[in-house]
Amino acid sequence: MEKNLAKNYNPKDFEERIYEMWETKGCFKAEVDKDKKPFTIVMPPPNITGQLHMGHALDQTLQDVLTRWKRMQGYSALWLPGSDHASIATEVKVVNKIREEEGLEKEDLGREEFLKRAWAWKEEYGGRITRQCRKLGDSCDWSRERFTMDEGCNKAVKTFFIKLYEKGLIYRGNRLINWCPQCKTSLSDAEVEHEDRNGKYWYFRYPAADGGEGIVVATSRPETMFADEAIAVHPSDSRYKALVGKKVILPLVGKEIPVIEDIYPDPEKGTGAVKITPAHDPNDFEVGMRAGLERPSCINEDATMNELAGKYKGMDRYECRKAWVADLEAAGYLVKTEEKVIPVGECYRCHTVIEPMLSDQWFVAMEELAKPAIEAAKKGDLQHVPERFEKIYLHWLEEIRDWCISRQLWWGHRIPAYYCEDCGEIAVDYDTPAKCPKCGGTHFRQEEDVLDTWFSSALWPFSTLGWPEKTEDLEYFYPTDVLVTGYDIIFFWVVRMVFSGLEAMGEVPFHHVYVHGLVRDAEGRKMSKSLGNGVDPLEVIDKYGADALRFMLTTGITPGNDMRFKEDRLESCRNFANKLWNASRFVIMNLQDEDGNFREMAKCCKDCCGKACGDTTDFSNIALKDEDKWMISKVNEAVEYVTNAMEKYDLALAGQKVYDLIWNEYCDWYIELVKSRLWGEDEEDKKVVRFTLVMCLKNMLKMLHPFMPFITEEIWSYLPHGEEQKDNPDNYLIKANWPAFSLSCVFPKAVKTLETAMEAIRAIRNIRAEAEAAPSRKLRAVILASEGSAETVKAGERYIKNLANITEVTFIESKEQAPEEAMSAVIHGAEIYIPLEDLVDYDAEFERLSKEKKRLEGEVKRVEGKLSNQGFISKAPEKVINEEKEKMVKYKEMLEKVSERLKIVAEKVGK
RNA sequence: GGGAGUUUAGCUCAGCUGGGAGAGCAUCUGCCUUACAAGCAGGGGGUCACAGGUUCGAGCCCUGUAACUCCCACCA
Repeated sequence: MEKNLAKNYNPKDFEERIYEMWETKGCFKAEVDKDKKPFTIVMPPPNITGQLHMGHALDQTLQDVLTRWKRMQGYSALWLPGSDHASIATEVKVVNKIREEEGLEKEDLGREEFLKRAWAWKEEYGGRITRQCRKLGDSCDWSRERFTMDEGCNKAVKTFFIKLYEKGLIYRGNRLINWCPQCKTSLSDAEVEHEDRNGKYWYFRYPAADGGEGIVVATSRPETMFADEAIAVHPSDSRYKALVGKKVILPLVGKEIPVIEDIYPDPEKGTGAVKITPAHDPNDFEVGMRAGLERPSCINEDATMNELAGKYKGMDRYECRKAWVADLEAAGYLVKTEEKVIPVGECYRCHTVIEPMLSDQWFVAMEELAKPAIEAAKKGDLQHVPERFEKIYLHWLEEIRDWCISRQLWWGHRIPAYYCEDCGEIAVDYDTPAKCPKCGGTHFRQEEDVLDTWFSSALWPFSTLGWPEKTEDLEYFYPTDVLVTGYDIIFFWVVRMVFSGLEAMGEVPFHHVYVHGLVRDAEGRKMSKSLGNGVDPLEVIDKYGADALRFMLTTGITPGNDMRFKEDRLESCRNFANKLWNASRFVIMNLQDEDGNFREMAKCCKDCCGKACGDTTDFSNIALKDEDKWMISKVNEAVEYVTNAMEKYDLALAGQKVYDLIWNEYCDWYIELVKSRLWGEDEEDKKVVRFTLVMCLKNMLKMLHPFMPFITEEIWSYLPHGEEQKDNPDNYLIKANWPAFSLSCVFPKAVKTLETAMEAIRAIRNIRAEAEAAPSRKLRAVILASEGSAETVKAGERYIKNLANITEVTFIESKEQAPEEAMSAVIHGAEIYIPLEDLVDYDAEFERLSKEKKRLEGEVKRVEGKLSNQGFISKAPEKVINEEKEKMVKYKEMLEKVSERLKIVAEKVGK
């Protein structure tokens, strides 16, 4: 077996293998474990019709990051997966398939046969997404995978339905509902999308029955006139007072309808008079109720006109509109037309314009259910992240109307209601009742309609844990911790889960709702099938690896905001993985002897495992050098930062921090700093370096693991492990513990030394670039440390030599000792001279020093301004004042040195 | 009609409770330095949309304006 990582980072070599290993070893399995705290997320179940798209990838990666993090923190972390039968969406697909392949309509097959086809379809395509999720690295517990129409969910749906029915919260009624003529089903309010379309107002005259002028009303839907039952005006509207109580004639139709008073018409709008069509408009329906009007319909379920429309019968509603308007105009009833933007409701599935229709449907009475859901948010039992989404949630609940839950479809949960064939009584039960509770009859007909698909998803957080049974799982894992979803789904799902959970369980289904935005394309457009601008996550994974995609999706974003999908960010994430890969390969290479066996490492304590375990927090027995201490400090600070950020769901900040730590601190500085020691002679010191390299790498891998699980697990498997393996015999990173922050692992003095050295190194590199001295050219440095800084500066000598490619550093005591022909730089605490004889470029130095002087003058002025401001001195916190004072000293000192040097250089260049 | 979000470097975006403007990409210069050219080192580039206000101090808080995006709302 190869004992080090492959030469090139190629995610395809290991991502699949690692996932299989996790899965077969049961790493995702969550058990009821009384010694651990539970952490639960239920996955928003993807539709069985769908393919994995970027939205899923984002949603699931966020959940996976949280789950993996909590698992490492020692929780019994359950991420419960499943899929949704997606009643209407699936039915449409199956209907189309049958139509295309067999030329049949669903009615030709009949309900039973159609459902067989639908199930077959589910068997074939239903598992597609869940298979695709595995490519993303989702660490969900597949042994608990559920389906909204499986046996358990069916039972939950029936139980919940019956419970609500018995409480009187579900009722059947003849009401105005949203009807989609294309899908031929009713829809809930949430399923109607509003869009502004260009339309017209037509002003028609309804002549008075007694031969008078009558009244003019505006309408945007003239085809509904056939079902007009009245004209309404506001009681305060003096213009029409004389007509109230009289009758007007429906033009061409000849039917007489009354002019009535109602508070609904707004005298300011249109003509102030409104035609009332109770069966085709929700407001008119209300007016009709108050006035006791009839409610005839003139439009069929397929949006054609019915017999009420007379000669227009059978025409499509829009054809009829055209013909009808033309006829009215010809007959002189059209007073005027007006171009107008009309807001119309559309079906969220097929975007057909909704027709409000009067229909017998099942409803959930919302008022009583909404109250506790509102309360939960106000009390803080339910918290939205980011907070602003709570407003949206509350607004929806406060304005909520009864929920129409019946759908005229076949694919879904058939409503458990039975009509007695003898007396018509409705019985709601799990199965066909034995006999009618009212008349004793024994013949029943089950309700044909199925339930809104969201009725079953509303139960998801507890139906998947065993409800209505009182299972151990339910007891342990409910309420779940956080629900992760896009803001576009709050109304459909989040709201309904909350009130359903409160009703069924008496507890919120989750405490946090983490709301994320949409993934848009590079131009900021919504990814959609019709635009063809969707990016397939599987193709991305194929090209860049799952880790890169995950990191791209979770960093550089703000919670709740949309993100754009840019290929270059993906590339940079892949490059980051590559960087980590190579750094790790370097570390492993230096740990091993010629045979690939691990060399000895420093031991941190008497019982030390000697494998530089990531759990180490006591370094008192190790001869750490300053750069080791600096690196360890940085790792520890990052642990604290990342943990805090994760707790606030600031995944992007957490990920960014790990990125910087690995690339900047570890790769660019630490590894470079220790190379000379690794290749040196001091065997004992080498053990210290190996120890630090591995120990830090392990902790960084842990912090990165939730974001990039594959590469971190793969690298982890090549590292030596000791004590930390105790509770994790298989030694998988996925099961490793989250690093703990310890103050004893932060070394301020070493940090200061390194920071000073780094400043010096940058300054020298800068001079080198300016003087165009070849990087390979060896240089000498002369350093004059300022008072009080000598020790710190001198401690950095070794680093300066190594990383600035300096052969010899001379520390001088005074300016007089400075070399004649040299370029110089001023850093905090020292002046650096680089003798460059042939290459000295005083023009360049003059320019740089002038710029530096200007900058420092600016800083001094700013700080001086602050410190001389009485208000600042008396009101600012002491800590801030002290910081400013320190800056003052520092900048003044640097400015002084820069000015002196500038004078000398100015002379040399003759300025 | 109501509400929300956004406006920061050429592009895409970070910037936590107010206290010296950041990243990635792009660009310029120099480097194949024995982990990495998917890389290294260095540089340039921003009146933080605009106008007021609060404050010792504002990218951040308040008010207003503009532009863009989105959500909600019973289509006279």
